[in-house]
Amino acid sequence: MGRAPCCDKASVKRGPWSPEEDATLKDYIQKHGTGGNWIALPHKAGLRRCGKSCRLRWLNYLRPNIKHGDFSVFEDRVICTLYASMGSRWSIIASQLPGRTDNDIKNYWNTKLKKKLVAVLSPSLAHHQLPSPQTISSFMSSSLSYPPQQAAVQPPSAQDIDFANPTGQFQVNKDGYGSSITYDGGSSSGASYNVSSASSCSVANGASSDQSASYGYYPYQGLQEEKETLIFADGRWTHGAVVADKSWEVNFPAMANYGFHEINQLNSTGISTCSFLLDENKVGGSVF
DNA sequence: AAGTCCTTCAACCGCACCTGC
DNA sequence: AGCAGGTGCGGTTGAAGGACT
Repeated sequence: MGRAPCCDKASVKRGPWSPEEDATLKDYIQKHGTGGNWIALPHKAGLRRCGKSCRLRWLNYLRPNIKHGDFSVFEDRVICTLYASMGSRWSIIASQLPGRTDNDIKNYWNTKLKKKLVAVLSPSLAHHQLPSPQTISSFMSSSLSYPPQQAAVQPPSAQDIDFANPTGQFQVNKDGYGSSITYDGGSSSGASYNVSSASSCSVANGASSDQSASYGYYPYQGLQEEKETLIFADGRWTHGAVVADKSWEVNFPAMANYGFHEINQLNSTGISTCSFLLDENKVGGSVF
């Protein structure tokens, strides 16, 4: 005997969601949360839907900050890199692309990205053969040069960044292969500092050593456009109207495989420390 | 203009895993 | 330890719309 179905299929509605159903579900979750029980949620919300259907609709379409539309070249690379290393673990891949859902990425891979790769790899593949994760892995490491080659990075001098003036801007310029980070200390310093080919930037901002909060920022976490700006002002980092919080912290497993640059700043009354990590834990330069 | 084929993607299905009892 | 219910995940389906003939 198989297990009982999660809901009575005869009494629940199936198929596409209407705008009214969307509004009902969204309104209910925003007011009451999910309550940790998706099965009971549709009854409480007054929806004739299966709990699993509600969960899927919320996670894939209705929840805030969902990103729809074209995938960037950078996202392509993240997907290909992770697919090459772990296969079709869509939920894990999605966790590295904020705003994207596993369903989105799975659909994108199956309908577009896989074909793109087949086209690029076609000389080395038999007719209509799909690339294996191993093939993609080999391709990514040999041909695409991901991550970008490390550029020679000179550590900034104390004159480059005005640490006493917490109004500087870091501009992250995405190029599809990684990012460059430009720091503009503002008019008081009149200086700017450029880190070419950096692939990540993180900021630690603590009022005191035991209360410090760490904010990780990576190019694929929130940055959608070719050029966007992180601004530090009034003791906090913002990206557009969004104020940085702990959710910006990212643990990107693939990053551990590559050298990367990191800007790390500690703020007490003002920013006091800046260090660049050039290759995993190797500190390339620091200013105090 | 009409019919057919192709592509996309929201939604469903079934299974594995997790958790509480 | 074993069971049952809930959740999460990956594979698959099918409706809708666009492209092609």
